[in-house]
Amino acid sequence: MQISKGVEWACHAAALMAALPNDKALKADSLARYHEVPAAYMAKQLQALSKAGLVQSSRGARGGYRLAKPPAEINLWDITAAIEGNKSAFRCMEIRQNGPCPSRKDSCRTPCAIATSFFDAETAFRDSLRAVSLMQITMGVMNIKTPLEIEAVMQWVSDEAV
Amino acid sequence: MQISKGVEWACHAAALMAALPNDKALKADSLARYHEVPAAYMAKQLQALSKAGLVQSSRGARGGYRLAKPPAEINLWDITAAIEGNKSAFRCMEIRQNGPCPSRKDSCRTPCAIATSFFDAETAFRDSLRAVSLMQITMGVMNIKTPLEIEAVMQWVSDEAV
DNA sequence: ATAATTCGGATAAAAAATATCCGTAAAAAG
DNA sequence: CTTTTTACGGATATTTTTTATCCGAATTAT
Repeated sequence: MQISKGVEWACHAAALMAALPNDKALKADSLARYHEVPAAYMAKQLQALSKAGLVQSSRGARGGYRLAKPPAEINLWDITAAIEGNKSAFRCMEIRQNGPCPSRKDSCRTPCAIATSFFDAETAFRDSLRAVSLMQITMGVMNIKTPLEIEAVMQWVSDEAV
Repeated sequence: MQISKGVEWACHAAALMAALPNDKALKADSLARYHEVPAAYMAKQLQALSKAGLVQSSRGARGGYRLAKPPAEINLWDITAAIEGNKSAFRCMEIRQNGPCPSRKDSCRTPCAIATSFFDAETAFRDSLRAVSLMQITMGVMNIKTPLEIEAVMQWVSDEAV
């Protein structure tokens, strides 16, 4: 049971895009270099964010990515679902219908107690992530940086943004 | 992000063991046949449950597995952790320390806001599973079965148990 | 036109999950 | 004491998923 690295990268990239001046964008390559992650794979994650409507892409010369909504309106579950899909982590194989004492098919229209409990747990997981906005993340990330470091980030962003 | 099938099988097997008469046991092969899952792999999961202290094994002729505690004292997170381990699903790569604007190492003693949020979500997930005991599961599973089906299960258990 | 950049699909490599096998230890039964 | 049965542990093979790269096509600014 593990969350793909793409989710972590997408979250950090989104947090960085939240610091962009209005109407500016960062290209995929810049976002990859900022965290030293593989450019081609980072690009894939950005495309997924774009398809999910979380970021807005523009092609061609001076193209790049920016957030499609205010940071307060994007949460961590949005990003996770965009990268990993929103299918359940628990895959019920309906093994209760197997073997010498199977449950009848028509009594299996609803998930069994085990599957239900796992689905409930996943709902709790998702709700917890939904409660955290990119705005909060950006503030949290900036919080551990010194004024000097923040200055450096802002400088880098304005250098790279197009 | 997916939960291994072994977790599902272990939960169902545990629910079945909860229906065992006192001091009786089921061998690994029986537990595998009951749900028609691969015997060798089911045996692996049972060994993991044993190592975690959730079931008690006995070797040799007439050996097998039984629960090590009352069903009310075993919960779904216990079983999940026994099979999958209790390492976090979110693996923080500390990419905030990479690139042109890294965070200083000494300000990274605590996880970043992103990692913290995912850890919190996992805690919610685990707590939700912890709230469900094997007792509840057994009752839920039995609940969808007809009296006739339950009779069949009891018969099968008393035939196979040693 | 040319250069820069995203998009989408194909593909390759690495890692994890799934599954099997076998030799050993332990316990019961003959 | 020997045989049979069963769990245990490690090694290994197979399949699936994750991670990563590449390339041609589309799009946009200069």
